[in-house]
Amino acid sequence: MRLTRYFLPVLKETPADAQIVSHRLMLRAGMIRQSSAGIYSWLPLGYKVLRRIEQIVHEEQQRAGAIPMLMPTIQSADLWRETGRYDAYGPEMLRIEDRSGREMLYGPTNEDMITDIFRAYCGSYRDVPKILYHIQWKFRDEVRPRFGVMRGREFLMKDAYSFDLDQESALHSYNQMLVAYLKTYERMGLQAFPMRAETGPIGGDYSHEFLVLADTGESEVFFDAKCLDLTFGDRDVDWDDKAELQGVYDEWSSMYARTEDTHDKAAFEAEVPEDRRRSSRAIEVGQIFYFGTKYSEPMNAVVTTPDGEKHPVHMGSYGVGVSRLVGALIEANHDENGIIWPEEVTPFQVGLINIRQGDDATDAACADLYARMTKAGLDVLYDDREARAGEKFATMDLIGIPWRITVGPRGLKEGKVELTSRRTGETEELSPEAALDRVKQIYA
RNA sequence: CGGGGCGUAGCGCAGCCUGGUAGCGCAUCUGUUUUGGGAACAGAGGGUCGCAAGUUCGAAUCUUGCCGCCCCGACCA
Repeated sequence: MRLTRYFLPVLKETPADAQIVSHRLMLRAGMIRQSSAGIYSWLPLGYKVLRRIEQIVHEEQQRAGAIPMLMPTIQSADLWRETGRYDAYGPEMLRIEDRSGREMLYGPTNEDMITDIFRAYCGSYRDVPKILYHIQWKFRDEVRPRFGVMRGREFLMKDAYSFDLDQESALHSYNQMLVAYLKTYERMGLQAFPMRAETGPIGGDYSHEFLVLADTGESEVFFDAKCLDLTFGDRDVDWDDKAELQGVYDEWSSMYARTEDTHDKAAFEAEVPEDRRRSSRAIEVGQIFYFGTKYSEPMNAVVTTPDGEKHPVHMGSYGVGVSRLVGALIEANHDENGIIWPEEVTPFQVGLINIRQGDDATDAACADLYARMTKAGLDVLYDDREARAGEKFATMDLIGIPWRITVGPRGLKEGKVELTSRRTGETEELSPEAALDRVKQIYA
């Protein structure tokens, strides 16, 4: 993409309303525009990041065996009456009437609807286990939206729902999602730790929240410092192997890690040696629940067992805050000059800076390199503005492109361009060909 | 929803106390000179001063009501 043809409204000054760094940087980098409290337009750059995160979530969900689908944002109140949640949910739920006066709502979550879908088609033990998911916009009329997309009223969420014959099988589904989440967050370069959590209004009795440590987080967490050493890495799991997944679960849940809601000071001090006790602020980026038959019972979502009995299915739900992750990623990856995207989610893979726009040789070298990078399948942002070098560097730093190739007449005399890492600032002088190869290798 | 604050050009702000018909910086546009880390000069465009009512000869400024937004707290992906 040539910058002169793109839509990238970067701001030099910080909008006064933005309090936390991710919100400020998202506004300054032209990623979002506030439309009203807690509701944002995703401008092209922000939308690109959002889609990349979404893509990773899709891939890891499907790798774990979850099946993608899409449910509507608008739901009928009737379904919610069946579970009693229409009255229970409170003013957080946006209630709407259609032209005939039917009561509708903008979905804050989808347990009721997915249970309705499941019960309509699945009645046999042969139909389970199943995990269905979608990535869809939700609306929760928060008392106090804040922090940009970190606590919006409208937000994009991946929500998965599992259906199993019994609790044992359901807990395997739970473990599948837990492992999928470990992989998902790690792929984004985020260290998110599952911590024992309250179940909240969605209900149930088995739940973990995934938290990313950050000073601006809204939760307080308490954990054993050894948690920080755990990584999932590239290990290959057999998703059907219950013992193996249980092993992963045990590995992650064996150490003390809790949110303030479930924190138990006595247990913390008993289980964790003093020098390893940590507390921190953290951002919740996902939550998984097992809630048994909470919805299947009132909604009569039953399956027939091999011996002819009917049992309500055991369910779980599994959320990832996709839009919130954009903010969380920035909280975790920035410096005083702007965002520093991890390669996995960056909106553009490499920036190309023409340091002397209008100089024939430089223009030609840039055009050539741009064409070759694009042909190689790289997503390039070519800053071809007639601007000073400093402004181009500052823009590229602000929007956080992890790698940058700088082309100028001085280097070209020696046949060199510069390849710079946004994260380390390290710069190498290379031939254009070598720079291209390096970038290809980075993203291979 | 309780407490606090703010609405003046795309963004950041001054002007309000003490009423006299709107200004600064950045951004934008034009021109010239520049160009290796956010350029300089000259010129230009852009505002129903959140909305409504009131007081007044006259309201961005004073009064009342409403709306919107932000922050702190109680709640949540």
